[in-house]
Amino acid sequence: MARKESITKQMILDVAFMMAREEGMQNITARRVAERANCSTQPIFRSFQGMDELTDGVYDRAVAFFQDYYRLYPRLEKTPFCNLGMAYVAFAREEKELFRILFVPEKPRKSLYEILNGSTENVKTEIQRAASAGCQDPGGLFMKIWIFIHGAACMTMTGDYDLSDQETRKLLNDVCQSFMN
Amino acid sequence: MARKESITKQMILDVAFMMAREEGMQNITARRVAERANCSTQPIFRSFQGMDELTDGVYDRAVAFFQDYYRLYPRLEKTPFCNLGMAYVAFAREEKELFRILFVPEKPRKSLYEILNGSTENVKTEIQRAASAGCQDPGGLFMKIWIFIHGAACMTMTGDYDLSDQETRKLLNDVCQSFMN
DNA sequence: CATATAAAATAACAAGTGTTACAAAACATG
DNA sequence: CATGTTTTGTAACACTTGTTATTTTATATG
Repeated sequence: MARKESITKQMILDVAFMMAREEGMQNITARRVAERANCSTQPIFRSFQGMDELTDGVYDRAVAFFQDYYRLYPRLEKTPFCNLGMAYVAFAREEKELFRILFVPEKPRKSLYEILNGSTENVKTEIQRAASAGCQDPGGLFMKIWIFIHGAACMTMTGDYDLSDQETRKLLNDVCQSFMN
Repeated sequence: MARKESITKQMILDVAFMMAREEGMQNITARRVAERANCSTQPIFRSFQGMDELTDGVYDRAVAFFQDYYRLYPRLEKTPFCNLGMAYVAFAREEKELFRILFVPEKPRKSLYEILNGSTENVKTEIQRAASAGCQDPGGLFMKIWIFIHGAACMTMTGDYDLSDQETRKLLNDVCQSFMN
């Protein structure tokens, strides 16, 4: 008794998310999303109340994307926090726009810690690892190493830092060792 | 034989720079600049070829502003690089929008190092200080401490990091000591 | 003071934005 | 197959953007 829906909310979200990934959030417009979805702007406003709701959805997808990225990243390091660091820097290199949206946002939605902890119980797990490795102040260690990791990732995003995975690995392990002594 | 100019290039630049400082570069529009300068948009386009030229000028002012800020920042620390770090983090706290424009730019103009080195001979001076303090790899030390400082400042800008000057001072000195051992 | 001339204001243009009114099309059910 | 309902497309509205044509205004010089 009615027409079949051909452009779903998911399809629109997929398209918008890919655009955010490639060009950043600020370049998402109704007409450009419609063009890439091969439709008019109408299906967008049927599925979403407005562009804000769409960009909110894109943001949530970005959070989930990072969390999957982190979950699947290989855990090769024995030094505490270094797996987290390797994944974070690699994400900044491979997904510059998403990194900016999530971790250097102009309109803050979730804090850095909310995104991180939501992915797995990363922070707690890593802090316990550090504690059992004989660190006397694992919380303080985490703060320091995390600031360092964030700096490396931000510089990677902007192109001010350009090290290979190997170099990054060595750097992170060195720095973490320095902090633990 | 002609009318006196009442809105100078400097006045427009002043207004646009203040707007960038308060609201960020992306909120600078011809009409909003004109409104704050109490004039029409006409004087803007007489002094500048277009809005791009104006924003380029604003960027240059931001560079100069940071360099002045750094030059005037008190040098209380004895540990190498920590004066630079204190000034950088304070700048990120007090001038969030300018910090973003300069150090987390979407359209990169000058690299981080160009801005820094241009201000004074900061980097070279600090590296020499570290070398004469007995550091065997002052370049490597600088890279590490600088990544850390940048991370602290970026987190300060986004509000993910909120330490007092005193806490920052202690943190930077600790970290630098860790890196030197 | 009158006037030429540069500066500023007004107002418009074209392009692009979010959003919505309305018309066309497709399909599940009778 | 006809029909009614929903989805989609078309086209428009109101707004904002950079930019420019045109008019108005002020002032240095005659």
